[in-house]
Amino acid sequence: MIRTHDAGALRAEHVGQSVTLAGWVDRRRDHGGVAFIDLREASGVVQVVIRDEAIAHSLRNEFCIKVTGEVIARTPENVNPNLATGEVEVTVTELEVLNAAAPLPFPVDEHVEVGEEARLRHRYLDLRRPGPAAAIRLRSKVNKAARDVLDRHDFVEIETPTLTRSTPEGARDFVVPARLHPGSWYALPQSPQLFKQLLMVGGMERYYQIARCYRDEDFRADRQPEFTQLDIEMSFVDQEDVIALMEDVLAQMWQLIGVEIPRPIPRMTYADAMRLYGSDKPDLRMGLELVECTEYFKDTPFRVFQAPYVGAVVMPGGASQPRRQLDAWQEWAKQRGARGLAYVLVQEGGSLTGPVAKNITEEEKAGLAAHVGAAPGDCIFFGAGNPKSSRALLGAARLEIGQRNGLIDEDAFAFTWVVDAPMFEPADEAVASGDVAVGAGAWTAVHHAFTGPKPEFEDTFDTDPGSALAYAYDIVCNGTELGGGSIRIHREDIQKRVFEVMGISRDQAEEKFGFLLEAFKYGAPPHGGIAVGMDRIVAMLARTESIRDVIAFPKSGGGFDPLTAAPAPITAQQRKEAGVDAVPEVKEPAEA
RNA sequence: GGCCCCGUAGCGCAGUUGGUUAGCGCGCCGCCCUGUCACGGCGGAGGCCGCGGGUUCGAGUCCCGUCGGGGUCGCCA
Repeated sequence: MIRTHDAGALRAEHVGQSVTLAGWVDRRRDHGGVAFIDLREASGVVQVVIRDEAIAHSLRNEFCIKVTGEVIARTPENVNPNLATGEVEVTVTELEVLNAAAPLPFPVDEHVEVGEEARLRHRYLDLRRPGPAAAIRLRSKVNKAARDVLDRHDFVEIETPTLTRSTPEGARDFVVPARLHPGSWYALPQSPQLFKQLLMVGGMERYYQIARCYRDEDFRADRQPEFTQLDIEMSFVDQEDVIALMEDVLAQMWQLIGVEIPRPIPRMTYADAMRLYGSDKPDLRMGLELVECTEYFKDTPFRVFQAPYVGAVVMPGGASQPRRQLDAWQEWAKQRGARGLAYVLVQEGGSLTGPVAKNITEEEKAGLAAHVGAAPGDCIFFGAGNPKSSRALLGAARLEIGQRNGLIDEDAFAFTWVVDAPMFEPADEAVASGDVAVGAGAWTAVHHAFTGPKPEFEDTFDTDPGSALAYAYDIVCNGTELGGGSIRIHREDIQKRVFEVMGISRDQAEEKFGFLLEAFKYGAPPHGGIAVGMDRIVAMLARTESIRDVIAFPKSGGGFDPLTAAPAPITAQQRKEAGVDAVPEVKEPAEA
């Protein structure tokens, strides 16, 4: 090593020692005659004193330097309590500039706010700053925490291909031309789903991988085209085993930030989550549950409430909102594709006002506040129509209210398992909500086609698809889905019946994942697993809004890498070799 | 793909009702400074106001388009 000591580790006990340090000029204070340099490296910062003006004068921020000198104690009035190394300093006897630095595109300074675009374009400079560096270092610790737990449970870490076949998961694939097979393409995996199931058939029994996954979809703050999952699969297990293991992993991860996750993590059925929170990933850092009003308004003269579902959510103190703000709520709802957001204001005297109040009966008015749990001064928002979309709207309103009213405890971590999701949803509903139905049937899988039915629905899931519950579980924290998994189908006969419900023909199934179906013929063990999003988990642990902060080199909008400027055009020669423009031989039309 | 917000010096921002020479802080360059620690002082350089069009006597400012960024809905089992 060029250095003898870590700069950030120097303490009073090192006084008198001669040390050699190497790092960067974090800051310089040149008094002409004596100059102070804050030397920064991975371990921290220490003050270096230079008494040779000729040397000090030419130094600039972010020069990479090597210094040799003596550790001396600072006089009491010169001690800097803000610095871990503040009791000592190093007087330089020798200084070598290992590499000068050009003027910086932005200050490498934790006190200066820098735009994300500039930071990402020079991410290597951004990472010299304490905040960004800490996030990446935390991520490494989170990975290790997971590996430690899984290693204790005798898991095998196995890598699966990133050049693979397009799989039937929901998202768009990234594709890679195959030079040796012009016109044919690899796909980058959306997840290692199929491979991990094959590993179970292969008798590995306990697999895990910190796996990169690729999905060619549009962006969000918590989404990147490539992201990382902690992917787990186990044989001979049921739901309880997977959940218990995952709780172990999560507990170990959260311990890194000194948070003890209360265990067991509570569970909620999918039905309850939808009914009470209008979401399959409820934010349980606050109450404010939705209230069913369908029955309450069953004889209402108000046409809007003559609907298959009527629900309400209360905004505490919302009755005093000015008209302008209530109008803004209508806009807010419209932006979500709703017609509007009906409301009733509960005045201080208990009387109900607002447009809706005029349309409902005296009797309905009389009991309404009590039914929805509203107090004088509150505002009641209503959603009416089909249950799914109405609940979604109310659920979104609930979160919006929580945010505006400051009801959310920002320091809390509210975990829950959401279990007992339906296996299928009607395909027309999926189509209506913009989903592309997988298969041509009347039903489409809520999770994926390999998720098994809960044992009690094994016989009936195909005769009554609407009521069948999936053997699946999602882990949710603070309104974010961290991940999910299921007990898989391992029997060919059940798998065939699932495909039938979904309207996937034998040929289509064969074409898409025949290799998996074949594997299941050879004594496939019962198995199940889970995958959690590491980017979201680390972002949560780092208490940052965006997963970009916990990815070393993230992409910006449109999948653009601000640092390398990828994606970029390729040469005509590359095109030719890659076979991008090869026209496939016409055999039969590819399936939909 | 829809909607909202933002593009002004290397960085972070201000810029009035459309008005004459576009400012501030940090950074940068030069000089000075022997105990600072987000050191300090003096001086200086640095602008296609994202880009293209339009309105106007006059546009950083208003209008249209476009590009880039962020958010959101769609989409993401």
